[in-house]
Amino acid sequence: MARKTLTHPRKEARQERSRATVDCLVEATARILVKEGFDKASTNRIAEAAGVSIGSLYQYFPSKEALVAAVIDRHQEDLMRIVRGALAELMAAPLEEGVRMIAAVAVKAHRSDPRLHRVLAEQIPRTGRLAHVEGFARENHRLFKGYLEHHRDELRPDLRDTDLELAAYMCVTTIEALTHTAALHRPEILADPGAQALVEEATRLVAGYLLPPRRPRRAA
Amino acid sequence: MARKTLTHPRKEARQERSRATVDCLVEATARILVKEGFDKASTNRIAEAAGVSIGSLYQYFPSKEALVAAVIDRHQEDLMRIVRGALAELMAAPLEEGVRMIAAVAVKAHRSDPRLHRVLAEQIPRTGRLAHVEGFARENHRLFKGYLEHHRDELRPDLRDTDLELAAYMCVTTIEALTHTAALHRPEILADPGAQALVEEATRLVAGYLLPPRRPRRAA
DNA sequence: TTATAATACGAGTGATAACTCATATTTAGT
DNA sequence: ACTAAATATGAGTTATCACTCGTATTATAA
Repeated sequence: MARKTLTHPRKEARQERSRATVDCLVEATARILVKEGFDKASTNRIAEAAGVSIGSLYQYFPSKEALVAAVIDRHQEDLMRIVRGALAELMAAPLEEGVRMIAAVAVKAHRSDPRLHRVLAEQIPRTGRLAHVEGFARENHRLFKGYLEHHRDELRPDLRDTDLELAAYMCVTTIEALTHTAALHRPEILADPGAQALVEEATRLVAGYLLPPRRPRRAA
Repeated sequence: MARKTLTHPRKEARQERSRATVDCLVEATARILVKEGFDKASTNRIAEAAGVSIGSLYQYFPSKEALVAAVIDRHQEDLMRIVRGALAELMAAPLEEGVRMIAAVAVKAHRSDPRLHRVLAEQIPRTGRLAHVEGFARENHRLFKGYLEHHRDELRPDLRDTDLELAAYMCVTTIEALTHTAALHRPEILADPGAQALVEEATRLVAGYLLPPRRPRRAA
């Protein structure tokens, strides 16, 4: 039984061979989590699926939680790479366009491996990775707040002079939630025709919140 | 080990005494979940905390999951009672006012017992209660869609003739997510001064999405 | 009162799964 | 080729926990 549930690797893998072992283990953990769920994912089972002995597993991971945490971290890093890249690219885009691109990125991220995403979302609290994942969420807020600050003059007037903390929270949380909820409970919304609509609606929702009100266009 | 993980009561409690026993068990389960987390909540531990023998526990609950499911159901029913009541009351209110009241209800619901709410949210997938809880979410959408339909003429023009399914999803999900996320990761936002601001911003966000654009008022 | 049903009890059982350790194999450096 | 360090192995240990079952107590009703 875990006495303390460490989640950091017990030992650094130094040689090529052992790095491969570690990779196999993380890989197998992800596969089993997706295919059989957390409860069936015993350490013995994972080791077997990885083609690695249980002893080797414990050379590198002090607990089952550590394995799951490794999967979570890898997944998060993947996502954050995408997000950072997108935000850097889009810094110059005007507000509405920027919001649309962010919504599109969120949708894309949730579409890539929804089942893994789902299992991990469920297991994050258990693995003590909550703080870590929250860190990414905060980075998201920070990045987006930066984007907003960069476009202050496009904002609706009463937002221009305020701290944009809350506004950023609203936008990022909303977009995240709309895609996340769709991925977990409404897969049809993320499926092919619906995804475009979701991006458009999310854009309208958030852009409408940020931009100054515009008079409706007269019919031609 | 559970062979099938039933989640319905094994036996109906008929006498007053046994109904009390069942209540104690559900109560104790909630307490332990909050104070010690799911993993520490063994059936033996729950029985002990309830002052009930392990044998009696298994008279009424066929598994640990069944206990947690009972807690979830009770909590959900509590919430839904509030939501249904609010929506019935507010059916006549104009859109913006209605949205504000719904946001206020969501905040209120998440403030009542955030720790229980959090643990349950984390444990729902494990207990096979997902479908059940999703049922409530869909009822929420349906109720709100009904409200929207009742106020079609206040909506922005291009929404007036559409099916309001997606619009309802957007609104309900957004409000839910903003409060839920705040409860889990940003308790300061739900704390006393912040909560009002959250309601106002959520209202602006959602109402802005639903209502026709309005020209900004000229300064007096 | 007495018979019967409902409820409560809790030591014990069986299965599981996290984790260890003594031993074997492979690699790297000289 | 030789040696030491790194890596790999897997049967076995230990602990926990969900769950059962034979028995005791309390309520109902005749």
